[in-house]
Amino acid sequence: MSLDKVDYVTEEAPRQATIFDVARLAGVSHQTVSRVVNDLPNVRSSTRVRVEEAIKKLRYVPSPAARALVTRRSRTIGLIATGGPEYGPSSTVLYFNAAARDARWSVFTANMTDSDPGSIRGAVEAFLRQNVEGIAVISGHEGSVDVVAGMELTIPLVALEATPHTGLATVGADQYNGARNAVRHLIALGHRGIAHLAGPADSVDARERERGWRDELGANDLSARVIGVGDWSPSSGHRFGEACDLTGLTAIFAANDQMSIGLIHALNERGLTVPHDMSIIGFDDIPEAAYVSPPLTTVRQDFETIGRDMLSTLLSRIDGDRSTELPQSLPELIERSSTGPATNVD
Amino acid sequence: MSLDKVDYVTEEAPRQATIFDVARLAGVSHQTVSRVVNDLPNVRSSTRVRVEEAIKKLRYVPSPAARALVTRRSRTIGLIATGGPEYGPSSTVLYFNAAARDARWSVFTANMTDSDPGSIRGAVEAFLRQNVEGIAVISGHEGSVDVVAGMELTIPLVALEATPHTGLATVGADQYNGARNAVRHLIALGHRGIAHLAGPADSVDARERERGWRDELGANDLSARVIGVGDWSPSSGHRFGEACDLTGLTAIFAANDQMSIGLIHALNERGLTVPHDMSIIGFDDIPEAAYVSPPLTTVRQDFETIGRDMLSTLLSRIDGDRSTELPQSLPELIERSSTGPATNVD
DNA sequence: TGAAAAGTTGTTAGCGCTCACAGTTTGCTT
DNA sequence: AAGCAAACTGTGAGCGCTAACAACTTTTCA
Repeated sequence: MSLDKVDYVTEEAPRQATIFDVARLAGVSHQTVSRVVNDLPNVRSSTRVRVEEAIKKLRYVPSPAARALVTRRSRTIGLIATGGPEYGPSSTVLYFNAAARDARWSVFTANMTDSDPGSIRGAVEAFLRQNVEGIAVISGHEGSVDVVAGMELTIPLVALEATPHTGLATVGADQYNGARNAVRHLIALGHRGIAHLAGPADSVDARERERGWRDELGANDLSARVIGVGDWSPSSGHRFGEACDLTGLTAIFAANDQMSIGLIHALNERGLTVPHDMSIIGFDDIPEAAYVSPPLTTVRQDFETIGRDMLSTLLSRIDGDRSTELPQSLPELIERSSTGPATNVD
Repeated sequence: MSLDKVDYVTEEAPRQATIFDVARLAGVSHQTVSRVVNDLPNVRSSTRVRVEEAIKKLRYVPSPAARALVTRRSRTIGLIATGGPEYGPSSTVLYFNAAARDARWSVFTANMTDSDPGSIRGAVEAFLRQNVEGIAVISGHEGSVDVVAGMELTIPLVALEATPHTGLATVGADQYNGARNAVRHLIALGHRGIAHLAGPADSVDARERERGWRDELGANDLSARVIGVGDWSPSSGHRFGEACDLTGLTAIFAANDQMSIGLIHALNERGLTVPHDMSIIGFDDIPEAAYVSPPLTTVRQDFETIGRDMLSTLLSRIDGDRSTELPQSLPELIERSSTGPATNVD
């Protein structure tokens, strides 16, 4: 079925060279070729050179399938990503993949818009069948990580947006302190009524940001009020911005930039201006943040670093290094014009 | 008091069952098991049942490595994605992957931020070594597709944002007519001086949008002026918005939403309001578009459909179907408030 | 100088599967 | 009841590679 009618035109593709072809050309045994290919010691350098020339001449490349069959290793990892195309997760996925490429590892990506346990388990099983040596999970939903962790895999697992699972490797920015910094900034500006527009309840990041906000307020004897629980989207920010009670408030910390944008828009529709009537601070620093009106004060996460850290953590675990030291970066406060001094509350 | 045969508390990782284990348990030959597994005919149904039971009992799953080694097929495809985490491409990647999962195909993703020929060729070679049966390219850079197409692969190739290469399967929205619709909308509103903020020169989509803009202007005897060539980012939109000459202009068609946002911001800084002083129209309909100020009139692309179409096109080519019919959708004009009636030009 | 040690190369046996074909049973015809 | 085709099932040979170890060289040093 792979033979189609154009085949008589194309020259018969010369069969990929095998290790035996190289061996014959170099006048050595296939095992010596294998040694050269795998960079093992105890090969005379003159022999090595001859083999390398033969390899180049025949354009030999080892067959991963054959190798995987015998070694049960594949130099391949599986990546599970749930959710839609939000900026944060998709950037992380992208840089994770890019880092894997740099390290000459292959990655199977399983994207799914939903994150029900069955799909996730199915993805993991498919990965296992493919002999992946490690699995990464980039998911906004806490449950996803739990499902994979609950499968008691024998291969390493690393997750973004981690729950404090014991024994689970997690990588990510310090959401908690990032949020505290954001709120601290607002307090320094004189704000006292600082509400929160939360992210989805099943997101660890969302919960950590909320916890940071709440703790910082608590440390300053200020009371906390959540004006809504959104789903990260601008439209959810807008929805809560339209409906919420603003009395006593001079600032709102939104769980991400996209919701901030929706929120500001709704506030404008209610006749309020930002930051004069209400200061708004977001989280993530998406590329648009600096160019909306007003430019968004926010907390920047470095998704490239996170993605690359996830990969390196996973690879070191695959190498057997179970050290618990996990990279965690501190997000940086970016001050723009959506926050300003508190004006008197009416 | 002997326990059930199934041993749940094995210390040693119990070696994965092979086709021979199943054969022994079912009292048949390994070949018969293979027939059952591959759903081949000529197996007595009673035998089939016995084998299936053995498979279930032993939790047998076929080894893709062994299978790939002998069949040279892998039920795996390779996806090359270049560029950064822009909304359009990353959405397409995501939905492509999701569709592949639904079809029970595995996909290797190679992300790279740059797109130099060497990296791309390297990625393709890695894919070939893994016996992928098809390759998809999602890249803003025209060159990327050319590189892959130039490798004269024997496996099918499908690309997003296509050049009119003969023999190359391409999927995507009709950028040209989408752009014409956008400009037509502006003309209907009374605009006569309609400039373009172009996307990067090496992007086919960018060129198609520009061509659509230019042709629609030409069809109405209006003159065309490009105020800048950006890189899709809000910051590039802002940069050109700051510097450009606006005389004689009442509207600008930007090549994407993100640049529109930067552009509008720059215009505001120059003391102009949108749409009163200048109508702006974007392209893509990113989630933020409806919530910036003013909400962006734009041309919506359905990235989910595009991603899924790419996958199905690729799979049908893998199946040997070389039909040239390629899915192409017409982007939809979304009218919001960044466009309005033309006011008198000064 | 000679033997052990170290360095180098070759041989054999699979990894788990499919393919080609050989062998066996069953069903149907006459 | 014989005979033959069709339906089933089994056997053996690889796919391309690495692991284990055997065999052969060269070096080292008493």
